[in-house]
Amino acid sequence: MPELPEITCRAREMSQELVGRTVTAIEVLQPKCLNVPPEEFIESLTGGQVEDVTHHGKWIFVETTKGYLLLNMGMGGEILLVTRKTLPKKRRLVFDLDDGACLSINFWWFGYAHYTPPGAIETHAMTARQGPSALDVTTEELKAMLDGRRGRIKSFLLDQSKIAGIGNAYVHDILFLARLHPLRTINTMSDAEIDALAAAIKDGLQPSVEAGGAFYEVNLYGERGGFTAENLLVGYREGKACPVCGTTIEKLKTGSTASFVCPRCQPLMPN
DNA sequence: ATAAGTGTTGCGCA
DNA sequence: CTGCGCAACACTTA
Repeated sequence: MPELPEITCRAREMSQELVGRTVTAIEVLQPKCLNVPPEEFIESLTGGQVEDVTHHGKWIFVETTKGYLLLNMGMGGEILLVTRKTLPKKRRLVFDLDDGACLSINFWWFGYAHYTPPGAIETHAMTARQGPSALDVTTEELKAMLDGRRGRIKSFLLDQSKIAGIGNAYVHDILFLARLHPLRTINTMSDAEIDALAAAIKDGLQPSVEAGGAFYEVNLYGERGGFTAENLLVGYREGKACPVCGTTIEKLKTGSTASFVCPRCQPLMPN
């Protein structure tokens, strides 16, 4: 689950490595992940020189002289800087570069590699729909976005059109830091709780960004991220003690996803 | 060994 | 429009 921390790190690494290099050939092993026919994808991007690599939410934007390569890693995968001799077996796309290196991309479920012509980035519906990137959201913006809304706070945080970048791995600790239950309805939240949530979004994501992303994902060189399972507060720690009060952490079904909460720190309704 | 569970996203429905 | 549940079908763990 590449979420904002992993995507931020990958984009930074790709920017350092790829800017100035030219794509000399492209191999598509899984056309399903493209938004255009494979021939068009290959012809459009081959010969392009990478000018910049940026990110927004869970999307990576590779800007080349021939247009954009837009990547969404779905539920996990690898972007590896390798050579033809060290290509991994599992790969869906390979970009050959002018110095003999290759960018090998794999995702194991639901990933996307989309093409958009130069200057037409706003025509790409899936990225155009994204809300502000999670680390850029201010308390005032969050208040405005939550005003009048009726659903559950966890669903809101996972909705990329509201805030981009939070997924079901980091949301557990964000809610814990804000002392909010995942099923808490938005219209019962106080201003103080929204303030706490705004801070928790940053506090829940920033440490992993600084550590190079989560341990279950690897960087361009195949190295695991430094944000480990021990760095999680309540996420995936059912049966263990809450780091604040010692109460046993519980795993809940919340809609179609699981949630991890401290039942004492995150009561469904405030006292 | 068979099956359930899983990090994402878009879509259809009430 | 909004919130919610499900399906897309790869791979790991029970």
